[in-house]
Amino acid sequence: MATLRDVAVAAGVSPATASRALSAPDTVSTARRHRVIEAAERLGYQPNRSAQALASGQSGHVGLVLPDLANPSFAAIAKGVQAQARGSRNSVLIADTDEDARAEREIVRDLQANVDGLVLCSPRMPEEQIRECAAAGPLVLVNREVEGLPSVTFDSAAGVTQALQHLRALGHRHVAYVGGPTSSWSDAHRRRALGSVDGVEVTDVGSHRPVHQGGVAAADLALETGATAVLCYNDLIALGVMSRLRARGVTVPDDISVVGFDDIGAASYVSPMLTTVAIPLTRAGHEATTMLEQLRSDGTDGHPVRLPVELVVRESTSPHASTAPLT
Amino acid sequence: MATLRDVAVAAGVSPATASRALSAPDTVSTARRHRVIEAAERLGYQPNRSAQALASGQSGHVGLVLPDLANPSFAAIAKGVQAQARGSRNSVLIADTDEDARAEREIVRDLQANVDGLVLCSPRMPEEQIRECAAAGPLVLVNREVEGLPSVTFDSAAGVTQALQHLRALGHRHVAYVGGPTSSWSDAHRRRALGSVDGVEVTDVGSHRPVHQGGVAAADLALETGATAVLCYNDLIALGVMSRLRARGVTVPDDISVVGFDDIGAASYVSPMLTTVAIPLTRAGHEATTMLEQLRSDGTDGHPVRLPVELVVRESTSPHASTAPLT
DNA sequence: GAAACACTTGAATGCGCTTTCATCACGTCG
DNA sequence: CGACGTGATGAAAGCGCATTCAAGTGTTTC
Repeated sequence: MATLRDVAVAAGVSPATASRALSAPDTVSTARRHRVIEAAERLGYQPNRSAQALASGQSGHVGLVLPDLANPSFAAIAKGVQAQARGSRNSVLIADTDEDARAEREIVRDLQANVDGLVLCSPRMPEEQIRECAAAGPLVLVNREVEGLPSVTFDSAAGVTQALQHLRALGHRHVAYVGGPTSSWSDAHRRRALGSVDGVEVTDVGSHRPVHQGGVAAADLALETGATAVLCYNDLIALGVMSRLRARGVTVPDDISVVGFDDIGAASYVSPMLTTVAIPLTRAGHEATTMLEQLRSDGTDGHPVRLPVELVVRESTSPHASTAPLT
Repeated sequence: MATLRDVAVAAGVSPATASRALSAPDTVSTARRHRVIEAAERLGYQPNRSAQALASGQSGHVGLVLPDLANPSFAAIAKGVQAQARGSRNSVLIADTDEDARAEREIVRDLQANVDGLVLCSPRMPEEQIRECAAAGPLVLVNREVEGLPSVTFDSAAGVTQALQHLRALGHRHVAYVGGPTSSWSDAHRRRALGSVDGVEVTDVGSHRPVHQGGVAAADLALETGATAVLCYNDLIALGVMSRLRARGVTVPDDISVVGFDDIGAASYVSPMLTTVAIPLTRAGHEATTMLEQLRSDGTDGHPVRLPVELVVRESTSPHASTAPLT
């Protein structure tokens, strides 16, 4: 593998000049720059990142920590981070904590020592630990806010409001809310908006695991409240709720309307297609990475960014007490 | 940030000994080793990976290249790679090629210069280019075979056979096959098994994009063949087929049975739940990474591994001409 | 009791690159 | 015409670590 020194020799310049020609082109005379670039291409020169990192103190890596890669939502964020990072010629080191809070702290510490910055997506890490991490290096939070730290979140309170308004417009007056993990920032954030719409009473049916099975279990509770619509912490839960309702002979949306959160792919694959609040996951990845880069260059404290969400109305919601099937 | 030198000073030993105490513990006397380890912990020492990489020639990174992180199947593979890599104290550099074949070659080259080995998941890269990559460094293929190169694939031909046998057992004699991208290895591999079950005639209805919409489009073609069951290249297509069938008033599984491939989450969330061939994606990630590590240590040529698949029978398949609804 | 050996240790070297710093060649200005 | 900035260049000094090599210590063997 060709080294920078080889390139320099081939171009008849010093290694210093070769280095400059490649990484700070305008500090080198045009003629030499061309000679160097040509030589680099001819030799198939690929800079050694480790050496660059060691010498410059910049690894060229951005770290990404998330709870579960197999979860489509997190994967979407990863995609955004990845795309944006490549755009600025960085690569991304990914760490799946496997929902293991214990290991998480260590993983972050490990990663943080070897990246230029970290995108942290950790719904459950204690706030105090997050602050520790932030002190150890540039870091931006995704889908979570901590006072004073840069973050990109979703305005899901607005999403809740939109969903509630939509349901009210359809004549619903009583809605059940199937919550997610109590310890999660976003659940707390959503709950705060539950009372935001006049004329709609919301009954909280408690916290549930944000998976299909969680929704299955919650469906009966929701039914018991007598609500005519149910708003769920996420689509997986909503899908579970719908499964269970169907199994109990309750028709969606005729008997009861269901609204989810996230707009995962499956929301459009089921029947009835799920009405849900779409959140710009991939964009959040972009945004977070951009913010990280600014953090490192400007040194400015990144201010929290809250991305807009959008209610996507499909088939799982219909007017209350309607007798006509949707299809 | 504490360096190894700091640790050495704190422990009263030379940097060389400190280095050994940490990375080759049994070459250092017990007493000193403890002193070093204690000092390292006290100072919060974190080795500088770049320096280690530069000095040892081993980056401690494994590269992972895949077409689309947002695709749950690839994300599952990534999860496996990640888990296995962490187990051996490696980290994974991830690159999403965004289905862009053009960029792919360059991305791989870039990555390959800076990792110890590469897990490559590229259904469409020309075989010749793959060989080039393999020549440039340790590499294992996932979900694709190239003569002479290490790979981990799925025995999806066996999956096709299982599915066909299942359908025959239910009385189906005529099955439509909705194919995936022609250029993909796995589609070719599956097609070869289409004639493997006596008594079942398979009509190929052509290649389709491996997405929901692709299935929607294919459903009408499948129906036209008069087949009583349809086997799909993947679950996304199968889900699309089911959507379209429902829209046309055809009931699954009473009028027609549907089988998918992959067992993505959504397969269990829809109604009827999809009968599908489950493939061990995450395990493939494990396996590939393990193979990569062996490649590097033993230097042995890894032989191709073909992982078993399993037909998961759910609700989308039922006896032909049955008049009783499944539920 | 000396020679041979195994085992630990530290000094020194270099991985490939970036980044001062000093040098040199030019053009500019007083 | 000399003093002085300006921009381009190369020599050299590390970045933090692994690793080679020689030296030192203690143990075994004949």
